[in-house]
Amino acid sequence: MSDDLAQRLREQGLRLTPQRQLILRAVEELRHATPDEVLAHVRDQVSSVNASTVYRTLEVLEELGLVRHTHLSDRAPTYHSTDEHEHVHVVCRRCHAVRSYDPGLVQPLVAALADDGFVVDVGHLAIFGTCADCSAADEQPRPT
Amino acid sequence: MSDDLAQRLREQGLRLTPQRQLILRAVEELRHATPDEVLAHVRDQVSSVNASTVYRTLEVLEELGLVRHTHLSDRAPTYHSTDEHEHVHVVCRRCHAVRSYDPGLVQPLVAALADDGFVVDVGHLAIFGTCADCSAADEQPRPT
DNA sequence: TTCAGTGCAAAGCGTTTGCAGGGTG
DNA sequence: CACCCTGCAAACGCTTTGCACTGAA
Repeated sequence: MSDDLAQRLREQGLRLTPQRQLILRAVEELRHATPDEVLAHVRDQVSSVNASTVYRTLEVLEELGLVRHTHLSDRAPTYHSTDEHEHVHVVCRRCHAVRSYDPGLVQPLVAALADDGFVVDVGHLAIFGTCADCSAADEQPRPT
Repeated sequence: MSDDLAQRLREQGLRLTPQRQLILRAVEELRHATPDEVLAHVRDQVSSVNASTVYRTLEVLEELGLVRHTHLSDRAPTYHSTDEHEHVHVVCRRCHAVRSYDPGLVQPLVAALADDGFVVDVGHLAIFGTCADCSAADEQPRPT
């Protein structure tokens, strides 16, 4: 967690700043947050943190392997901490509900592609479709 | 195909225009094209087609079920005709190569989620990772 | 003749970049 | 005290929207 941060930054000759600590913490607390949401959360604690800092920091944190991002909508990506167990995102396009599944869900897929030498990035995977409630409620799925 | 277009438009009280025909044809010919690429392709044949028309038309075509879109990068989406067999996209984040796989690849996944009543949108699925060549060439994948 | 569809221009959203000043190591 | 990091503001890429005109049915 945050101790990792100081250490991993140092390994890369990068610096530990309050912003970087706050942004990492925000991602950990919010679970699945867009850069905008991260910014808002950080600003609740310290005003005058800039959006560009959030973008730059999320990029650094992702390079350090401390956070990951996925695309759960056609809009902004969502970031989550790598502290959580790796998981696969399943998204209902109708009600926008997001469920997390164990990576075992896609194990057959991962194995099949491994035969071709392809390494699947499971944490990035987002599976879209229509959930039970929504397919019951209505018959015609609409595009995202 | 294009005959479908006239018919499906009529069913919805919508109109058949040269732009709509050209845009659908462009998507069919280009296989996997961004709105921008579709625009460029259409303009090769008829000048003064507007970007907003392309966006509006792709939306209509998708509602009619004639085209589909996927996200093969963090940038613009790509559209393809539903004439082609449904396929799953596998994308190497390193070299950006895109391979299409038979939906059978994800059949176990689809079946597992079907148990929960979730209907997977297979055509929208994009699986990211590192291809054989790239994982051989280098050891540290970078985020998209 | 009606009203869906278009082009145009402007605005929108999310993100990136150049720069000068500030703070970490 | 070097140089990484930040805030600010402007620019960027992609997409959406308002409006008046055009043209399909």
